[in-house]
Amino acid sequence: MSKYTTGEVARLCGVTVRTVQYYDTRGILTPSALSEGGRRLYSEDDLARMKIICFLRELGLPIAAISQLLSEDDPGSVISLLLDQQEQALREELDARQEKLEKLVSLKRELRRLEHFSVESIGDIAYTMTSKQKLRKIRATMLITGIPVTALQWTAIILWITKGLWWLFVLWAVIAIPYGIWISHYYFSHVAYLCPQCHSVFVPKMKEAFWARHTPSTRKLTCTACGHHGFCVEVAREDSAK
Amino acid sequence: MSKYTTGEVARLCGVTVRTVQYYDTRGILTPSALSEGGRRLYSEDDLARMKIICFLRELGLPIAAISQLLSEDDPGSVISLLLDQQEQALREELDARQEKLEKLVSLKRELRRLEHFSVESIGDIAYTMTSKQKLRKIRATMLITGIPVTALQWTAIILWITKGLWWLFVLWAVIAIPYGIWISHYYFSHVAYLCPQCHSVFVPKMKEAFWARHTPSTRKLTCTACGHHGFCVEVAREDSAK
DNA sequence: TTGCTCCTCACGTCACGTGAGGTGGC
DNA sequence: TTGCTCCTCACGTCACGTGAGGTGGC
Repeated sequence: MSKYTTGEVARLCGVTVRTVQYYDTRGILTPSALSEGGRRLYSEDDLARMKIICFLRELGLPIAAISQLLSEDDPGSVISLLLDQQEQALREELDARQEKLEKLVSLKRELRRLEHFSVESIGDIAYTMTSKQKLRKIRATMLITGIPVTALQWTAIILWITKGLWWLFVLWAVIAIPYGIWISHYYFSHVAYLCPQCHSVFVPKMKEAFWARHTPSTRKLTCTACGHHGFCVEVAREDSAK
Repeated sequence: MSKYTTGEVARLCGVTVRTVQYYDTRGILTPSALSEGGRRLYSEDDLARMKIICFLRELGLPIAAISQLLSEDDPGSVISLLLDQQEQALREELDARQEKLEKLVSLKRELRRLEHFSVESIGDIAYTMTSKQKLRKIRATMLITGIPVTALQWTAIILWITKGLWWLFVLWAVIAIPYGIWISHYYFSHVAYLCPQCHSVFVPKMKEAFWARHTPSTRKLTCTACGHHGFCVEVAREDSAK
């Protein structure tokens, strides 16, 4: 029966000598013999065991789990449980990395759009990124409540032109004006703006916000904190649950 | 200027008190004041800094990198480098998890096919899994060298039937017989078999292997190590580079 | 006064890696 | 004798978590 040294086992399994020694101290792979000088000597069976250990480690199983598996008389019952657990753990880790990566990529994208940025810009981007979902919800609410009003509007216009039916248009106007007031109020009471100058989040006067120039995600406002006037990024208001 | 306690900062940032204290010891977020009793007091700016730190930590950036970023006068130059590094690291981790997961899933699949298995079965499966690529290469070589011979065979048959051209078929036979001998020899000198009884890898006599019953991945052989007769799993020979 | 929060050690986690200083074995 | 390998401490890694024992602040 040929004997392998620590280094040989390490080489044959693609790990370091320290790992082989470590598995001995963990009691997971004890050499079947020691030389007179106290060196570890591994048998063919030890090598096979080490290969199994390395394979299971490549799946990410912790040493404690491997130890449990190898000491079990009937591994069948434990093994599938451990593998299922590990599969779930791996899937969760995968999802976590995926999420981190997506966040990182959007941060990079946002940073590229800024020609000049400071550390605070990262805070701003983080804020806008987390408020994005909330903002989407607010806009979705506006869109859904707006659909019947818009439908009525077009029906009224078409009927007025084709059939000369004018009173439906009047009805629309009667509904649309209070709806417009309500929706504007709803919107501006759920959003806030991030000043690119002082990086603070502020709530502008509704009158200013209503008439201000804007893009889909920014609006030209005067910051209530620092007085800076310029395009500010729209975010969901923190206390929008109120 | 309102002041936040450790617990408040923790709650507002979604971390534990220990984490906030830890960031202080790491010098990454020092409270701007201390109470008379020695308690940490964080300012509004401290909170903003903490939020940036937490965001960067959510991307998986190590504390050392964050520390570097925050202490930099001109973060622009460092930041994209660090983010690029982190992106690459995340992609590599993602690939690693993916690979682990694929290995794990194939292990589970193989184990389900065995009604009765021991710990050694895991070693066998690991062995067959790693030898799979090598085996594919061997089979691909056989397939590619076989293509011209097979093409010649069909051409010869068709021409014999349609034109009565018999000598091309004779030519095929003259080529095919030594080719068959060579390919068999090539094949059996590059594969070995895994005994399901004693889990050892053995090389059978070529004559036995040639005539034995087989499936795409197994062959009914007598193990040279334990004498067990039954279907053994085909694997690539370890010394196939020789 | 009573909870609640916060404080600082000090040690644990996980699978090794990294020296240091010494030695076996060819 | 000379490299090379291997040995055992002992400490480091990374971002915290977990008690323990004590205390501030309302």
